[in-house]
Amino acid sequence: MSNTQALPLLESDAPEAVAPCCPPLTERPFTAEEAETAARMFKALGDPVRLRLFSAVASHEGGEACVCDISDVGVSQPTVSHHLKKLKEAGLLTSERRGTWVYYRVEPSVLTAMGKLLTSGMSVAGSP
Amino acid sequence: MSNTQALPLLESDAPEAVAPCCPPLTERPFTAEEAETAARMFKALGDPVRLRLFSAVASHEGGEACVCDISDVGVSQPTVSHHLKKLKEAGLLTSERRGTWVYYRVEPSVLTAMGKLLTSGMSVAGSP
DNA sequence: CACCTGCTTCGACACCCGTCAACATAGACA
DNA sequence: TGTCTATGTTGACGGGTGTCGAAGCAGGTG
Repeated sequence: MSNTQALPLLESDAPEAVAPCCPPLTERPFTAEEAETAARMFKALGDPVRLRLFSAVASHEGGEACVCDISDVGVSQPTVSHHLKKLKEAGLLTSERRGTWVYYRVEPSVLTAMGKLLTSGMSVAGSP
Repeated sequence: MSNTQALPLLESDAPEAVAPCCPPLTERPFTAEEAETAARMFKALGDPVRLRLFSAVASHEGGEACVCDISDVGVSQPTVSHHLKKLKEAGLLTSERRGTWVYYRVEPSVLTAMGKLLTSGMSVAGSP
């Protein structure tokens, strides 16, 4: 069944502290473990269909969207469901059923974590 | 450790020379074309070995590293070469042969573009 | 209650991808 | 020149992945 234990990279006990997933890419060579964790996220976004779905949810009003509203990405609906499941398993989305429709919502902390992973000290090189 | 402000990553070029990849993920639903472009990058980083190689190059002193210095990632050397080629094809790395050794170097603009792609205005959802 | 709609799961297919051993190439050095 | 080291390329294998049609659930509506 659908359990989907997600969030491989977030410690849910500290909602305020953003995912201590990994250091910035440019700071230190990743260890095997860090690479495995981070690659899982990148891999989830490494498909055009998933990227469109994720972007559609992330940019949707209120930060959430029902499947019926984002499933126009050029593939069949089972495939859409499959990709949404993948995104959920990667910890990037969460789903909730409300009545007839299922709503997906982005996990903001993960987005922040990935952003920090890439925005290394480059743009903020102000630390002597 | 040290130092390093060595990251000549961004300071040397105009901010406008950055790859015109895509808008932030949370700004607008990606078009098929944008998704294809961005997914290519994410996919390139969606492998643990490639992520370690990329991180090793990006964090190496001077922003570049020779293969002999980063090929300790647990796979055979042909595989390392294969992954480096993939990263090069994705536009994330550039290579240059100097004498006996081949040096790889990160493409700073791409890193910046990916960072901006994720560092959306996360003040987005959840405002009601 | 029956039916209908929205979404997920199942089974199957083709294709892509990561991996390695073996071979090929480029430059250095004697 | 020949040989040795450092990388890249080729070919092949096994497993993973995206895709679809059909079937299965869940919930609303008549």
